[in-house]
Amino acid sequence: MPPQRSATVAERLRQMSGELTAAERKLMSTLFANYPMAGLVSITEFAREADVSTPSVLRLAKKLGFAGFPSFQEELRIELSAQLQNPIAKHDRWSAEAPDTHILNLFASAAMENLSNSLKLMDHRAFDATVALLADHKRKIHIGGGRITHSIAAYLTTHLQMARPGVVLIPPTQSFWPQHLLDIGRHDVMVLFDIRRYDARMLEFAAAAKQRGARVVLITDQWISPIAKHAAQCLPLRIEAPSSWDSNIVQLFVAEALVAAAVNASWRATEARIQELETLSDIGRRGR
Amino acid sequence: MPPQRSATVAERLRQMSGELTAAERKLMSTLFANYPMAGLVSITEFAREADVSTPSVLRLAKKLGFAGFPSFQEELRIELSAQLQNPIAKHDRWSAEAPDTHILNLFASAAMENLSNSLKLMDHRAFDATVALLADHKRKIHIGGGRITHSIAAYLTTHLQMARPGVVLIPPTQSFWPQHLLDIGRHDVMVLFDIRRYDARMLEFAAAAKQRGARVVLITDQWISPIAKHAAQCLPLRIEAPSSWDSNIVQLFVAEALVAAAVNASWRATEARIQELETLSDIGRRGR
DNA sequence: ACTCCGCTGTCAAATTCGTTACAATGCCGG
DNA sequence: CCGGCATTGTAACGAATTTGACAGCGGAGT
Repeated sequence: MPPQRSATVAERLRQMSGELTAAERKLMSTLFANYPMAGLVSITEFAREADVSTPSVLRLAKKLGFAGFPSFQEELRIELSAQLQNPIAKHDRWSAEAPDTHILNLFASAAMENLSNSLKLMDHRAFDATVALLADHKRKIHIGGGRITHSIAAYLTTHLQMARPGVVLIPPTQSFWPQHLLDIGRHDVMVLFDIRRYDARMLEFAAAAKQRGARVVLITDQWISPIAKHAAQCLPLRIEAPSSWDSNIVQLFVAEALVAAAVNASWRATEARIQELETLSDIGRRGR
Repeated sequence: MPPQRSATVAERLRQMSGELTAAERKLMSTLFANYPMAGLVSITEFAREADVSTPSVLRLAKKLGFAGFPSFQEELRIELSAQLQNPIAKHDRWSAEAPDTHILNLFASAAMENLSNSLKLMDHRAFDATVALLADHKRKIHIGGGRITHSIAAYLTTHLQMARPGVVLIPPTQSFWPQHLLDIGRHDVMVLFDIRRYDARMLEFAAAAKQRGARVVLITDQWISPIAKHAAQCLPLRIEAPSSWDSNIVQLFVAEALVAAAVNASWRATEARIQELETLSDIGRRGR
């Protein structure tokens, strides 16, 4: 086990630099020349790179307090991992008075992680392509979700309806779906939310819509709904939560981002509509 | 040799995501969860991490055009190396290939800031008190929202209904509200979402509910809806977004956190209910 | 000059890893 | 209901890695 838990490999190396032998110093400078990547290759390559023998590498690792070369390498990986992930992490104690284990803090960490991981998992070109579809006012948009995600679909619908015409929410009651299909035509867009416990009927529904010439956009989880097979665009997201159920925060995030981007993309056409909505909304409302 | 020299492993993966099998998608999401570090371990560990077999990893590597796992790994190392050497760029871990000004990145920053600020703004004792109300199965719960927030209210309702009995969604149509008031009695709880462009009728509605002895919980924005006057608990949140409209991500966050906390607080009573729901859900469903 | 001591490389054993072949599984179409 | 295809896991093999043992080398002290 490492001598000091907190010290990084680099720090430990510098600390011991006085007691290192010639071969070990060669290794050290090789490692620092490209830290820590140089240490993430096989012991053979690392040795050759530093122009020493493999056992010398092993001896250095043991001198630093590791059980063997693999342990040494794992430590390097952990350090690098932390360095890569870090920027967001290490949240400066929000909900300050509550303990870290308070559900609010747990949930916040999970939400941030989901968001960050989703952005990595998602293809921004797929996002952009979806925006282009939604910003095309000549296409009709059908939005739907499953039992859980229907609310998210409704949210997206509400906002998209403010931004453009021809947006409808697919009803939650599946027995209405066949008749809804009648209204789906060529060049229409169908946005579907489907997360695990994937809905078998929604799969059929998506297939039927594709059959009729509609473009299917799928917003799903990291395990990816089978609807992906029929989807023109697929946006996979992370949905883990410290709860009995999955989190749909990132779904909502994507919904909002899609609307904002679609509004931007067709601002000229949208601007007037939004202002008109303002005027109409003022009628019969009081308050701030 | 890789099919396209310029494409990164991440890009190639996303490009092929439609043609990936279930096991391969598991690997993909594992890799993206900690990209590219997750792929720099032994094939055995990587497979175990993704919960697939080692040959599946190999198959994915070959599908991406590599000769074998080591080639795949070397490519990852090269990418990472380049990324580390590059001083300015690419330290934005998310949507790394897209520019910082991409709407996804802007929205993500805003969302994280909203979340963080909301947690600072919110009194966690108010949160805990709300949880206590929601976890009390003797009380009936009425949940409602305005034009925009109704979807959030619906989401909260859906989840809370899975966790406990006596949860109803207040209909979006305001003309139904008077008759809904009839069902609100002493000791009931009314959870209301109200963000700016505060709804004047909802204010009256809340006042009437309080009159009838209900406890009102208000989830609002940083400017705080006037309903606060009638509320037993008030949870103010940040809702700013780089968009024409406000963001409701934090509202959804609070909704999910409330459900998770309420489930925890009355686990004994909830557990059986959730399991029963599982059983009932299984009827008439096929697939994962 | 000789000896001792520590450092270093060579070599081979043991382990782990990557890979291939094959069998079990699940899903679709007839 | 059954047969074929695609997908996945198991098992075994060969290759590469890691590690320990040993011997050669060079410098310091006597």
